[in-house]
Amino acid sequence: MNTLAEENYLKSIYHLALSNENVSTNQLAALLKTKASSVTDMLKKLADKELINYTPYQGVNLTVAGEKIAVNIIRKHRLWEYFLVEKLSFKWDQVHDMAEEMEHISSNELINRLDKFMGFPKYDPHGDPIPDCNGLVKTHDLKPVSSITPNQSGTICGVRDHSTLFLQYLEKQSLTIGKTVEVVEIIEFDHSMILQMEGKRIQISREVANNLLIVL
Amino acid sequence: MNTLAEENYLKSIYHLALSNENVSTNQLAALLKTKASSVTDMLKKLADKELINYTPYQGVNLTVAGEKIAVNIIRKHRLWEYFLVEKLSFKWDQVHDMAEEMEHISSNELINRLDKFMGFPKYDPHGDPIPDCNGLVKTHDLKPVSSITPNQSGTICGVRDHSTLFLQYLEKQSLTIGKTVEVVEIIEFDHSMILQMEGKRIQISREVANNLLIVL
DNA sequence: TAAAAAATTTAGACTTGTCTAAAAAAGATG
DNA sequence: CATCTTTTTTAGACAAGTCTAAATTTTTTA
Ligand SMILES: [Mn+2]
Ligand SMILES: [Mn+2]
Ligand SMILES: [Mn+2]
Ligand SMILES: [Mn+2]
Repeated sequence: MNTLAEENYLKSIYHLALSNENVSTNQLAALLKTKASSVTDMLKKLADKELINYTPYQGVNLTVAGEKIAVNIIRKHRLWEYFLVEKLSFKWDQVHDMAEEMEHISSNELINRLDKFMGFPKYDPHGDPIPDCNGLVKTHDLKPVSSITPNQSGTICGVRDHSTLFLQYLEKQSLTIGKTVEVVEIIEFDHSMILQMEGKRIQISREVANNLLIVL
Repeated sequence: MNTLAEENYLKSIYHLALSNENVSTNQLAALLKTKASSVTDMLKKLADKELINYTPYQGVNLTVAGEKIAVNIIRKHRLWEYFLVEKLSFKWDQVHDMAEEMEHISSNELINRLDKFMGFPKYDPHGDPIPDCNGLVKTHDLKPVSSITPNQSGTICGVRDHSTLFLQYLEKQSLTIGKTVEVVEIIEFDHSMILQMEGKRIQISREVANNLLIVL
């Protein structure tokens, strides 16, 4: 169907389009760790295949066909991550790179059976929604911990930063998916926050608070 | 580490080397569905990497390093086939092509955990032995049904032909792994055989008998 | 709004893996 | 052993995906 490189470009365009209407060449180059000139070449190919709308110098967005492919790759990525954590006992900070390879296994029959085997999970180990077999994504509305005020509380449901370093830090602090935290105090000087969780107090920096997502 | 193409060449050399001391360019071209000239090019690369011993015009064989890689690919192939059949309920004739993709997932930690998750299976759905995590392969000594004589019996433990068509035929006749069959009669004219299995009689052609493997 | 800066595209090259056609080597045959 | 056939390698080309350097377009800034 599509090459591995094409799939990775479509996926990256999809992710970037969540925060930008049109995705720029340089944004893609940064995310894909490649050069802008390589991106331009690929954008022409994807436009020829009618998977993206591309106007030179104006950035790109996905066509319906392109979005469908992107969402399917993301579905596979997240289902494999769920499998690795729930069935093979990996930690949430260990699974991303493996899933980057596994998301390109082509069979949809396989992924649908895997989905069923695991009981149709709704969220991956990082709290990201798993698109269903029709490509529907439930985007729940998450806020960073940094956006709430003292005495408010919320349940941890996701992360903005998916890096190993951040996930390991959260794990160590027991700041994991499903935990409920309450803001006790915000330090004015550096905007760090003191949280109450399961009877304990944890202090987190502003940067951590920006990258930890909750629902109220 | 190695590219997908390199891995496929090494795997093919390994498979062919089971019946030939030295593997020829044309044998590889046929198995890999490519041209002899492409094979020659790749053999030079693999020889440069010291994964094969290659003397022009004399065919190739794997070095210890090359065999290690080949066996690991085969281990992954067979474990994923086992997973697809035992956990995702695929039929034995449906899993080969998916495993051809999955065998290239690189993580050994992943495959070792998958192995454990499934209880360290010894044989794949087609009866082929699964190499252990140290690369040891238990090659049991199988004979084709065609090699036994009336009144002898054996247990089906493998197939020589792995094609979908053959596997589906066997499935339909209930000639599956683990079944015990006894030779009742051999038709002199075409060497077809009449087998007794679970109280029923089944007639199979010489070609089927050649490709169905048993232990006595 | 003209020059400077940044972003993007184009030009040309390189790698991997493939192909066809031609040359060379090995093996078979009389 | 000379020739014919088969196998294998070489030569040259191509597609995909990437790169660097240069040109072009857009955006910012003075
Ligand atoms: Mn991930
Ligand atoms: Mn994830
Ligand atoms: Mn197989
Ligand atoms: Mn098999």
